[in-house]
Amino acid sequence: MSRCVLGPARAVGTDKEAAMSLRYGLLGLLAEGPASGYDLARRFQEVLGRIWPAQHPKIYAELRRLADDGLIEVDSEGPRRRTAYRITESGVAEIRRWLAEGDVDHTMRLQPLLRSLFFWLMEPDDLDRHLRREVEFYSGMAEQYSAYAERKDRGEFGTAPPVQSMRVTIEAAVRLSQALADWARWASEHQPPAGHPSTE
Amino acid sequence: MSRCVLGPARAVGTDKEAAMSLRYGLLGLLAEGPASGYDLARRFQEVLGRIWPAQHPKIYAELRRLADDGLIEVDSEGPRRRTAYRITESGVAEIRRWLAEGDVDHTMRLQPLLRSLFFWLMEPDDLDRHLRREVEFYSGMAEQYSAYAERKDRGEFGTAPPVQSMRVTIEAAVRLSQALADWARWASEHQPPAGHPSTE
DNA sequence: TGATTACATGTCCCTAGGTACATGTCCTTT
DNA sequence: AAAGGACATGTACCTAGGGACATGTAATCA
Repeated sequence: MSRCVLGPARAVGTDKEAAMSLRYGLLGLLAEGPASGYDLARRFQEVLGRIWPAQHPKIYAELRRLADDGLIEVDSEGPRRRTAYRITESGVAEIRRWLAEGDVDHTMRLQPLLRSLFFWLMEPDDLDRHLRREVEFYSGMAEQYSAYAERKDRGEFGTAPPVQSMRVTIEAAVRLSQALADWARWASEHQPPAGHPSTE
Repeated sequence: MSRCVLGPARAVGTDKEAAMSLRYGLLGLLAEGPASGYDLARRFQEVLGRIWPAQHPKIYAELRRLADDGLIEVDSEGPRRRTAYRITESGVAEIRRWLAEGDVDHTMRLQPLLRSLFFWLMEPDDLDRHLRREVEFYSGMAEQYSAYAERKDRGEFGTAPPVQSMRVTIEAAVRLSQALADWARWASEHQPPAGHPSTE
């Protein structure tokens, strides 16, 4: 995980492990029940669309690789050129292993962070607009999750496993989004006072 | 921003804009005052180290590119082979423009999300360990920011501009981390009840 | 029945980012 | 004065991911 960061080389073994996020993302969704590439792309889009774009080319490619590795297998060659995959036992074992395994990589993308980091460089009006949008964004995310939970409850996603715990997951997501929205709201109420350094 | 996501092509112009995060990150830090590549790598590491690894090869490369574009210039060819850069006026204008500009790309990395998304697949023990670590992680982040704020107050980072608003920025970061830690704590107290689907 | 549109899967290329490894410089210690 | 290490900057490569573009299939509708 992230070598090459300051200072002389520390003794470490090449990891190769970790990452492969998409691979495990697909595996996890398939653990809920069989689905086709298109289904998966849609599910990703619905649940994570705002924070993670599902790119179908990658999804189809990864599905084939997963099948080659025997972690998933063809469930049905439905009509309309729609191939559904089903997770295999070794697939379930693999994702369990991955979930249990070591550390989470908390690396984030820089771009969203920078706006917050550079509050002090922004014109008050821009900052205001920015924070208002953040509030909207995260509130919207909370709603999106709630909506998904409802659809799930109505059984719209077919033969999912007993979803008691899935509910908790989604409630957690809703709460997280709300926390973020609250934060943005706080920030917008505590904007730095005028007198920020201008271009001089 | 994220094309290639489901459905037929929507009419959009190639962006080219956006991204370039590192570029603007460096520009923003240089707006606080002159610094060398090494300084910048250290600053990144100290403030964002836990969530964004500063990679010096990229930093040095980007600095040269910024200099070529006239957004920064050499401040002093200090001893010890230490070249400090200073932001130019067009540099300040550029980062202001970028900050004011349109939408933030909220794309995140998948890996950290997946663990939360797949709560329901985890063995209770693993989930417990995982959430405990999350709490530690975000609490640690909050402390890291506070520490940075203190050092900043003691003027350890040289000739920063009047830092009134910078303080607010850091307080915001601390609060954000705390919100995340709170969330993780909540989640660990509301773990899904036993009976999760086993391998069958 | 021909056109249009949503569904479904794919190829290909490019860039940002991650990492190993090379190198030079100055200070401290023996 | 030789040696070890923190400081400082770089080269080179490789992979994951982002996005343009191609293609085929079924349903709808004018």
